[in-house]
Amino acid sequence: MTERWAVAVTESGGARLAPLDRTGRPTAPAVTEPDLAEAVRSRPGVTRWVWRSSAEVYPRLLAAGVPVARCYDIEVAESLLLGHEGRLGEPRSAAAAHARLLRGPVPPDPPPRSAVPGSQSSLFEPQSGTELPFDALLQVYADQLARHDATDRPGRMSLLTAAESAGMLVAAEMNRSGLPWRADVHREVLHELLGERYAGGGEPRKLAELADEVSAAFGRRVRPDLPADVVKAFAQAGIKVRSTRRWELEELDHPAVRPLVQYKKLYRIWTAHGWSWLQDWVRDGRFRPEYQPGGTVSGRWTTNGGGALQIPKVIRRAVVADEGWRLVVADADQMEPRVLAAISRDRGLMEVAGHDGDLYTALSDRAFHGDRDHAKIALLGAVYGQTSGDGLKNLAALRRRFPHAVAYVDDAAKAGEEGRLVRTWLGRTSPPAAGSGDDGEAGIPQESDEPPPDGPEAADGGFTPGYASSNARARGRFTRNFVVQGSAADWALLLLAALRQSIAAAGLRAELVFFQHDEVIVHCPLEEAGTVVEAIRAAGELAGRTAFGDTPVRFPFTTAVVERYSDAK
DNA sequence: TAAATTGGCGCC
DNA sequence: AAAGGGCGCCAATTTA
Repeated sequence: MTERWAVAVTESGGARLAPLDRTGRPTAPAVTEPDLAEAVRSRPGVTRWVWRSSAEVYPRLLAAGVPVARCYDIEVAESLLLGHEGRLGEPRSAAAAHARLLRGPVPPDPPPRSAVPGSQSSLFEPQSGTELPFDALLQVYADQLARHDATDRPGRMSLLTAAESAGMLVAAEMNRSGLPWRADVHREVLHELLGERYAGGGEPRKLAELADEVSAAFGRRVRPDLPADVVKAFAQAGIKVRSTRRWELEELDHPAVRPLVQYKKLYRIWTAHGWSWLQDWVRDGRFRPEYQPGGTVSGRWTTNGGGALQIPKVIRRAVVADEGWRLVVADADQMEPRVLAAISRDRGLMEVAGHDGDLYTALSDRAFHGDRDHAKIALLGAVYGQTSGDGLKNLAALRRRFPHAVAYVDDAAKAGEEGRLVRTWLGRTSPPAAGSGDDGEAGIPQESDEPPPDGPEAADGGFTPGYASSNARARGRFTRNFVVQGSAADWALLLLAALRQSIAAAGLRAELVFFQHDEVIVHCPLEEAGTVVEAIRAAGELAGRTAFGDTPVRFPFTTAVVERYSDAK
């Protein structure tokens, strides 16, 4: 039923291929064919392609118009397995994995490629030192399958590898399609906000004016973009400020505050998403960031250049659908609390998350006398490890009503403080604490197969006792958040995988063009919009069942069909 | 002189 | 009302 083939790119751009059995061993001699894309195209029965690296292989296939349904990305798997084994810092290339198999010297990973704006070609170039003979690749693959089986949760770890591999496909496809971007609209926005640009690359007019206002308010020349200068200026005016963070400045009664805050806001847009960004990152009506699935330790994506995951709200006006097309913008509602309900299996929280309506309202009805804000702050405080303020005050109420949910994140925090590792639901693992005996054996105890212990799953990561407690607490906050944020990222990967499958299965012209943690944008012909909305809803529910099994927790979306991104919500 | 760190703020 | 988690980006400053 499932037919797996391994494929590798040859030096001449051809393909080396072999069919594999369930344990990863070839069931026929490998063959070499002259054209990679043709080799893949001519084998439509293959349900999963096993390759070293999607970044190496998949852009070539897409360029030739040969998408694939599924893949197994060996370097993605290596990274996830190393993480699970508590060896996250070790080289993760297939060549390194093979060297470890042979107990030979392990080559270091090549340094990360820096972003080259607008360059697609970089994706085609294999990184030197990572090539591997085909037989060696197959050995690594078979070994990896066994290592999945040796984890404490073989099913979920295999799912994680499959999901992250699917993420690599989605990323390559989105890199290729790009986000529709109207440079002319972007310029309009910049002109409205910042005024004219002056020749010579200096500040645009409105920034210069605001800087003058700041200086006038202080009675001397002050550079608003230099925190040290601003702190000094306030000191001379008799006001002590610890920093120039916005919320701190806004407490002050001083005429410089308003223009200063405004300057900082616009300055950021100018430097991070201004004219030079536009020049660098937008070509032919598309913004093409280079997505990196699993770019963060928690499994959230990053982008390599372009800042695609931090597009300021005001700039989103420039994201405009093509003529006759629409953007379906879908935002998962309160994703992290829903995920916490699913992973902690707290009965009360599952009940609250078992409806499509606003989760915080439901929460406040149950435990906060209808005060939605308090409910929200308490829950986020629990997930983020808030140490003071209202969140802490309301935490007690949360703990009373939802003891298992709070215990789940508390246990994760304790694990972190004690230097142990924590894992997401599918098994992505936190990095070892800095200075916790690094290299070599990590001595993770492996126990039974399958389902969850009651708390967050902690593994021994070589705790070094006698640590500075503020470090330990910071690490506790990190691991506390990690289990929720990371499990949410697990779910989001499955969502993407399900969505791209259903778009393909329905034969739509729709394209996934944007993904940001809990939000997707699909660009589609107007007449497909309804189908796409339904596909997203279904994919969210399927992702929930696939990740968490039989759970009452719902994963609804707020969806908008719009012509411009800024018109969503 | 180049690399690493810091402060600040955009997004989630 | 207060400032907890994850990032990327930019400019300035510090360190090697």
